[in-house]
Amino acid sequence: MADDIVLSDLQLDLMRVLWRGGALSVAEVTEALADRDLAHTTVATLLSRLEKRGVVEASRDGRMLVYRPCVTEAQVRRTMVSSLIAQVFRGDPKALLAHLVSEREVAQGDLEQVRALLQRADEEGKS
Amino acid sequence: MADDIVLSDLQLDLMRVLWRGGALSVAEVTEALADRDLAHTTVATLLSRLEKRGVVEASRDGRMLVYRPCVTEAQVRRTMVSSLIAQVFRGDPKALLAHLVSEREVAQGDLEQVRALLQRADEEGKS
DNA sequence: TCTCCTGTTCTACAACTGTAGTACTACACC
DNA sequence: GGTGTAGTACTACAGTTGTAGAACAGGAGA
Repeated sequence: MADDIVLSDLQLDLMRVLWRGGALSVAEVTEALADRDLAHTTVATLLSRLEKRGVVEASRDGRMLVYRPCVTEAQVRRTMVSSLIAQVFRGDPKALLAHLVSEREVAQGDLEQVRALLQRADEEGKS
Repeated sequence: MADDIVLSDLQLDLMRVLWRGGALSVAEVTEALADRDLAHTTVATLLSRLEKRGVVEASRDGRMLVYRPCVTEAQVRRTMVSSLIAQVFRGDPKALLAHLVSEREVAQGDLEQVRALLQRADEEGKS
């Protein structure tokens, strides 16, 4: 369930609140998104739509609904990045990498840094 | 005009046809997207919507409309990648890079390769 | 000049998203 | 037991996207 996890900006904001908070009531989510200035009912609608899509799950605490994420942030990142790569870079992740570099979004030093991190992680994995 | 150039999958397909073809009639675009099996009028609608957004521009050849892209593929790539980075990686391009590496979407060797390319480009730029 | 063909323009509709009001329900307090 | 309050559920509406039919217009051939 829920493998089309491409979320809109607002939906991601909701999810981030849940990822941070674990299991939250509608009121708590609304509170956490105070800067968005959304009506309580708006947040309730959004959450129930996400539930219908299987991205979050709801349970009851008395008459209150408590929502909990069903997908991890990493999972969503993965599908969203994959979807961008498929759409814009003909499915070639290296093309995205090349784009990042050629657009100077990441600098030479960043590459070194990531390479080092990766190497260290590999070595730790081995031992 | 048109700085919110985040395009849907289908819209990107349309644009790719125009980027390849330069200036094409509705019929030619429909033809090029034969695998999508869209009605002629569907393609016409899509193109006129893109025109309204300022992403393409139309001119007439007799009674025929000819569409030409107003934005480059690189421009669209840029805004779409930036928008993903903003949404999913809190605006930090390095986080996307790290994601690509940690998800093994790109391998160690790819990094080296890109690094080498970048270095060569830099050196050529200097001389 | 009349008609047919081709291509455009207009209109429509379903699904999804952002947004929120109204109606309903259940608990707590008096 | 009645009433207020808080929270959910339902309904609604505008904008975008995917999709396409119907209506219309202009050029070509009879």
